[in-house]
Amino acid sequence: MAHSEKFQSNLSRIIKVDDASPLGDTKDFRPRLWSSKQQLFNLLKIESPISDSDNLNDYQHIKYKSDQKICASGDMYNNLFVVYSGFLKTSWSDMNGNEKILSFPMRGDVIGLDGIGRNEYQNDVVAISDVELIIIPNKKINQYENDDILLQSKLLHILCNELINSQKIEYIIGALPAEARVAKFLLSLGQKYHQLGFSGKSFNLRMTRNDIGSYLGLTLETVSRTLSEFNKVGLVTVDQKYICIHDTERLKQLRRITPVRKKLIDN
Amino acid sequence: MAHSEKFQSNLSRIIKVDDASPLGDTKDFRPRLWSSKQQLFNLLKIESPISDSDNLNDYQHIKYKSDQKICASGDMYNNLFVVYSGFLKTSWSDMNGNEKILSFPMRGDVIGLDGIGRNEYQNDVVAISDVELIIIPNKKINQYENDDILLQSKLLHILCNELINSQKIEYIIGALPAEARVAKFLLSLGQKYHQLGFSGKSFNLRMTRNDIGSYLGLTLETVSRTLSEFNKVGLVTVDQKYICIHDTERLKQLRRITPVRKKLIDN
DNA sequence: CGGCCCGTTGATATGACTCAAATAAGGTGG
DNA sequence: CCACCTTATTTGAGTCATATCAACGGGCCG
Repeated sequence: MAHSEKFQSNLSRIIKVDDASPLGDTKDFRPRLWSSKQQLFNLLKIESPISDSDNLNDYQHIKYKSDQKICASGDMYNNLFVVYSGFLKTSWSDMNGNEKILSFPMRGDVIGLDGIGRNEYQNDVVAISDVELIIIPNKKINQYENDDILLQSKLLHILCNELINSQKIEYIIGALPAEARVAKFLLSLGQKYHQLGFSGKSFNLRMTRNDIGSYLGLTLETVSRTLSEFNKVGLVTVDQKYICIHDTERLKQLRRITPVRKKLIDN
Repeated sequence: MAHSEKFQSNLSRIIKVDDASPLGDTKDFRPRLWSSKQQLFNLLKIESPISDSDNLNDYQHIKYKSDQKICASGDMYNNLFVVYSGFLKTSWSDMNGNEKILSFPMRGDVIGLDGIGRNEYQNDVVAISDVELIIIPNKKINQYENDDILLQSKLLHILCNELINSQKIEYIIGALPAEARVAKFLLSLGQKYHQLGFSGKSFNLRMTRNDIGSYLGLTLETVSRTLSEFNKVGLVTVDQKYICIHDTERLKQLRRITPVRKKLIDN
């Protein structure tokens, strides 16, 4: 109950900022920037050279401010988005409004794939920083010519990897204790930053403890305590949003820290 | 530890039956039956009429006995399979061999989608009854002509729905108490049977309590106790593998049964 | 018959949640 | 720039749900 109320207030805070969706009504939207197909393919790591060398700026960008909603469950599926910059969160809510955070997209990630199956988005997507997205109109994905086939194929691969990732998270949530869940979360975040060219060892968390908890199936208090524990034993330096990973290997192996109590009793 | 050992013994029991995979070496495999494209499309609920009316029996069937392995993590991705009859389970194992059950495919379900992303299957698939599968060679999915486009499009939709389903399970495992998890499991199984033309109210569980527990992030004891509770309060009749759902609505709403203790203390 | 799973049930331990309070950080308006 | 309000975070104490450990019965198969 209290849990549910927190989510509600959180939701209303987000909604008040901007509820107008620019999707499907592009003439009202004044674009800031465009990307060429080549730039888009680089971002998505599609390796093939562009065939027609038509380096027109075909792909429109769109900017959102922090806390703005990009799309909501039930909205009609018109576009996919590729994150050009900034950070977001995606979530799914059941009929009672209980929210579960599903992912934290960042540069290079694709948003909106959940809309494909039923032509309606199933998840909510909210910016947690100022963001810039590249729009891929879904009609692009239904064309069967030239580079569009590469795009389709890549999207299929991305979707497949998203499924595998979600299944790993099923395992993490279902089978691992709190310490291991938080450890895996920090490691995967670090890895993502690393792939973007950062160190991967030290970074800032862009999301709240509450969102991390929802993502990992824990309460915010447990997340906070676990991070404090990591900090205390020197695995990780934690200072509010700032994270610095000191011992990647131990974090990877970790299931539970200091299983000392039982041993003390045994002695 | 004990958990891990159980899975290990379970695994070895499965492996001993038949470890030879007929994939990629079709000339050694003596087919039992073939399906036409029309039959396959019916099974997958692809609605369009077949264009060329080539009702050749293009699609090979393959049979497995209970406990046989269909494919394993790391195997090369050559085929998708559509379940023609029987029941299976899919699972993912981490580097320490801890197994997490991911799904229980049955008639009409597609197996092997996890191989698309990296050209290697990521999950293990095992028959939990005698099964008959229809083979879709993955080269079919890379062709861009006629009905194959319909097939591709359908597979994209199926993959998308699998992702959404996995995310729902993330929520179920991460946020709901044991009673609600088991309730949702029974309901979703019932719904699947219903879609196949059965009542959906009464059916047999094909999987063990251990597998249900792994699927839901619970121990087998908790699953057993929860089912016994449901039986006791009359929500569901449970007799070993046999299930009969009496009150679908209460099962849907249920988060926890008999929250009586707190109230008694309050009075 | 004997061994092996599978399932049930009970007793106990414990990890994570709940509730609560205090502190810190961030944004807003005067 | 400061005061104020809101939200985020930390930490503690107590409780509860589920895991763990253990014993037993039943069905199946060699």
